[in-house]
Amino acid sequence: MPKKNVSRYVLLGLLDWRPMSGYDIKKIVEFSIRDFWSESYGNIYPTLQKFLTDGLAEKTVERQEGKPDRIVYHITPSGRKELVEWLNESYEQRRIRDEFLVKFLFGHLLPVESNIHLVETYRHSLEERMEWYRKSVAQIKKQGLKNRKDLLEYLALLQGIFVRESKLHWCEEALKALQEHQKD
Amino acid sequence: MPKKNVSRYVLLGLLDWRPMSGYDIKKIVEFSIRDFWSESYGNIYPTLQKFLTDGLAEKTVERQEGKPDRIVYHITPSGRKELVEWLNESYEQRRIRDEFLVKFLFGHLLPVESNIHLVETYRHSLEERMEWYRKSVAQIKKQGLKNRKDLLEYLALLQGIFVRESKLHWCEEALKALQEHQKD
DNA sequence: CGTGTCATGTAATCAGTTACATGATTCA
DNA sequence: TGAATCATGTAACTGATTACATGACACG
Repeated sequence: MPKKNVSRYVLLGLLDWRPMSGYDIKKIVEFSIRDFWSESYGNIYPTLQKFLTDGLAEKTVERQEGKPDRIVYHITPSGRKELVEWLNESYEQRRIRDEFLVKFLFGHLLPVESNIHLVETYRHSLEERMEWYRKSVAQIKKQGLKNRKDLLEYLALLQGIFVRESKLHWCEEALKALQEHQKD
Repeated sequence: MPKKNVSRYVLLGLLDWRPMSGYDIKKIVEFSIRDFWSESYGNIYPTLQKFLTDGLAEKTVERQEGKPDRIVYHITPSGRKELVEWLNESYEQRRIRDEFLVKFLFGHLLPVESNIHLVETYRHSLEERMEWYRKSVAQIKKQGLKNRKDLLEYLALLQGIFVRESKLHWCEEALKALQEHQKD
């Protein structure tokens, strides 16, 4: 059976990219991978501390002028080993919870106008996020794909774009159908 | 701030469709809405019991021959009222966690062949699920969309199809790119 | 002078899964 | 005779968020 506590491996994976602080990790989760992963400070900081006692990471303290100290975590060989072991395991899709689709699905209890409004708000947030994707792709095209890590990062981004485009397409279809229903 | 414990409202929404047992609910979650919601017995049964004490649902016991009794829950007006209140609230996308994309993203630590295998397995599970979607759509086309509830259910299904199609398309692109990388 | 950013941390709490128990019937 | 389906339930656990605390600096 596959291991739980996937958070650990996400943090190890990010530390494998480059040494980071908990704050850095939070930023990456919020901006880059937020369409497929979420993580709170209350989970990040204790997990990083646990890496130290488990020997999966080491820390260095970076003093900064006018800013608080940064505690930067570096992955160790045994941290990388544990990450690779997890990557080789099979996985299960758990904890899938899309609040939008639930609200949409039970929307017959509200007036059609509310359903339409819900979809329009959803479409708006998808479009906003697409803007970020476009910028990221432009930046990657400038830098080029130097190695497999870059390629995988780019492809993960590409899935985000594909999925968002299909959801935007769905919004159009759904709005058409709901407006049609409104007329009758 | 939006309410947590969305499970409650999913169960209320399902009971609004028709009276159901905990077992029925689990089946619907496993087969119909599993692409955007998951729920365990350990959460379903206590939640249903709480509905009774909160007056959001009432139960009837159905005796069956050769099978255990079924405890069927019926939503009450105040249950429907609480559901509508929740539907009118704004929502936040929380707890987004796609284990596949994490394994894919950090795959540079494994040989390219492993990355390709991961995507192929993923593609296979997507295709399997598409089969279920095709059957469901065929059934709906036979029955027709009688009301808005049916329409919303159909549209929710449609998003599942759109998203899965875009992910399948992505698989092709990803496999192409990885095979290209393999050659170099 | 208030808000936002940088930066780390913990205690309390909750949400939700897992593992277990029970037990009859049906099917291969 | 063993597995699968039907059906309900609970206790133990854990995973993860929320809310709080601290404090300096930059910006308008």
